[in-house]
Amino acid sequence: MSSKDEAATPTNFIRNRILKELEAGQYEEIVTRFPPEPNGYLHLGHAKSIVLNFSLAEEFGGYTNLRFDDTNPAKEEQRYVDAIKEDVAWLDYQWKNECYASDYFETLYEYALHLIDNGLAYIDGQDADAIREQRGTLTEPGTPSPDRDRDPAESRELFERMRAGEFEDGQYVLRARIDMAAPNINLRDPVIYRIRHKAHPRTGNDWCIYPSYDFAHGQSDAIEHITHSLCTLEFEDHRPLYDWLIEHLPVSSRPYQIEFSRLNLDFTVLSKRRLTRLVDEGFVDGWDDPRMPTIAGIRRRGFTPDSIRNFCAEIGVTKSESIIPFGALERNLRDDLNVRAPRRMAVLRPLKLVLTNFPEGETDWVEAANHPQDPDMGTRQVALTRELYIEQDDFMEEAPKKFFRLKPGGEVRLRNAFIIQCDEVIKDEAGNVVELHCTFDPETRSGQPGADRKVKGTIHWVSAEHAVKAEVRLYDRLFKVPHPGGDKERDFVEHLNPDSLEVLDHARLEAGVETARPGEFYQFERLGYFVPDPDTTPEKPVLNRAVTLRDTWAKLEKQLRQG
RNA sequence: UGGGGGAUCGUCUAGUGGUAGGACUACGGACUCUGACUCCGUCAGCGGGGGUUCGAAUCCCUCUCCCCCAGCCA
Repeated sequence: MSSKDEAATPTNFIRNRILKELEAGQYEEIVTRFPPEPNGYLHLGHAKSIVLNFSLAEEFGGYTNLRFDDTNPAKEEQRYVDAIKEDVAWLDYQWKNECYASDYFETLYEYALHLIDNGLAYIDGQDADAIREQRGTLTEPGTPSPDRDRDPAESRELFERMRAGEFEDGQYVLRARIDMAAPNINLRDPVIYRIRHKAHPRTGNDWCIYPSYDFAHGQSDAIEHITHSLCTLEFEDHRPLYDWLIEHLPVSSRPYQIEFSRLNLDFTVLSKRRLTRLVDEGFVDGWDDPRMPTIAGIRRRGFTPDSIRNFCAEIGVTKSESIIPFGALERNLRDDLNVRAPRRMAVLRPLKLVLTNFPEGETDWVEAANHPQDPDMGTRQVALTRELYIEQDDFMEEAPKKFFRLKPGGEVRLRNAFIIQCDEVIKDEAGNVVELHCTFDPETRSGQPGADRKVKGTIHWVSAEHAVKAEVRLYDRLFKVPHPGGDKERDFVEHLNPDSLEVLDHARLEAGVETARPGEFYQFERLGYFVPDPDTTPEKPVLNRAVTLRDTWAKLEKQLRQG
C-alpha cells in the first residue's frame, strides 16, 4: 500500500484496538450496532456513529444491526422509526438485522428474575423522591433503602405482580443491588425496571413494566452477539454497570462498550432535546427544514450521502471533545458536487440588460459545456436574445479597481457567448439602476476563431424571453454565535439567526431546470450548488441553495470595506 | 472539594523513548470564458513546572484548565 493510500484510510483508536484483537485471534468477526432511540430524527452526530459502526464492521467482514432502543413508550413513536430507517438507508448503509430492544422484553424480564433470585436485585416501594434523597451526592455516599434486604422470594412475587399490572406507575421499581457507597453514582442501586401503564408502539399493551436503558442496552448487545458496542463519552461511567450486568447475567456473549466523543458543529446545535424544541416551538419548519442539522434537513438542503460519509471519515474518531467548523461539511459537499453537478446558468437577483445591436425577436443558440473538466457530460444550447438578465451584483456604477465585472463603459464576457460593453445605465426616479444598455462584439462568440480576446471578467446571464421564473431559497447559519448551546446565561434560541432563510421570488433559471426533481443537483455557475426542493413544480420551480461556491471576491470585498 | 474522561499548528488529527507528520483554514503565487476547480508555495503546534534518560508529545511527579455523572431519560 502506498503512503497515499494509507492517508486515504484514516485510522482511529477503536479501529486500532480491533486490529490488535483480530491479530490476537480474539474474534472471528466484528459485529456492531447502531442503536437510536426512536424519539426524534437522526442528525449529523448520529451520522458520525453510523459511519463508524458500519465502516468498521464492513472493513472487517462483519455486519451491523440497526437496533431501536425502544424502552420508553412515553417518548417513542413509529414515525421516528420510519424516518430513522429512511435516513440510514439514504446514507447507503445496509443493516443486517432490524432489531428492537422491545423484541427482548421477555428475555430481559427473565434476566431480571435471575438477578432477584440471586439477591442481586430487589423491589423498592419508595417513591422517586425518596430514592433520590437516599442516592447521596457527588461527595457523600448514599444510604440503603429500607427495602434493600427484602427477601428475594418476596421481590420475585412483587415483580411478577408488577408485570401483571397490579400496581400503579411509580408504586414500585426494581433496583440492582450493587453498592450504595460506590463513588460512581450509577452503581448506587440503579433502577432497572419501572412501571409505565402506557401503550408501546410495538408491544402495545403486552407490558406495563419497562427496562431502563442500562438494563436493556448491554443485554441487547449480548443477545445480538455484538462484539463492540460503541457509544458516546457520557456513557463512560455507565460502563462499570454495563459490565456488572453482563457478568452477573447468563448472557450468551460478551460485548464491550467503547466510548468516543460526540460530534459538535459550530453555529448549530446537535442535541435531540434542542432540535426537538426548534421543531415543537416553530423556530424551524419541521425536522426536515433545510436549516436543520438533521439528516432529513441536510438531505432536503441538497447534501449528498457521499459528502456526509467523507466528512465523517475526515473528522476522525477520538475521545477528545472537539467542535468542527460547519464549513468543513460544506467543503465536502462542494468537493463531491463539483465533480458530479452539471453546470447551468441562473440569475438570482435579475437586472435587465439590453443588447442594443442585437436584432429584435431573434434567438442565437450558443453552445455551453455541461462541465468544464468533464467533456463526457456533453454540451447544451442556450438561448441568447436581445434582452437578458444578469446578476445585480455583477454591475457596479462606481466600481473599485479590483472589480472585474460590468461597469459603465467597461467590458465583460457573457459566459459561453460574447464580450459586451456597457454603454448606458438607465435609472428610475429614485436613482436605482433598472436597466443596462450594452453592445456585443460579434467577433468574440465563444468557440469561434478569434474569440479569445481576453477580458478580466466573465458573468452569467439568462435570456429574458427564455428563462423560467423560480423561487430560490438561500440558507445561512441557523445561529449567530459559534456555540449556541454553550451559553449558560441565555437560552440557546435567543441566538437564532433571524436571517437564516432568504427567499428570492424573482430568480430566473436557464430553461430546462424547471423540470428537475429533488435529488438532482446543479451548479449554477458562479453562484453555488442548487437542488429542487420537494415543494417544486414545473409551473413554479423551487430551488434550494445547498452551498455557495467558494467566493474569493466576497472575501476581498469584505477586506476592502473594512480597510 | 467523590468518581469518570480529556488537553498536540487557528481547526481536526497522526505520532506510546529516537528529526512532531497529514488534512482543512489562512496567506502568497500560477492557471482560468465560473473571482469556481486544479496546481505550486508559505505560515503555524506538544497546557505549565519539575524529574528520569545520551535522547521525552510519549515514562514519573506536580500544577492548571475543560467535559460528564446525583432521571423511575437515553
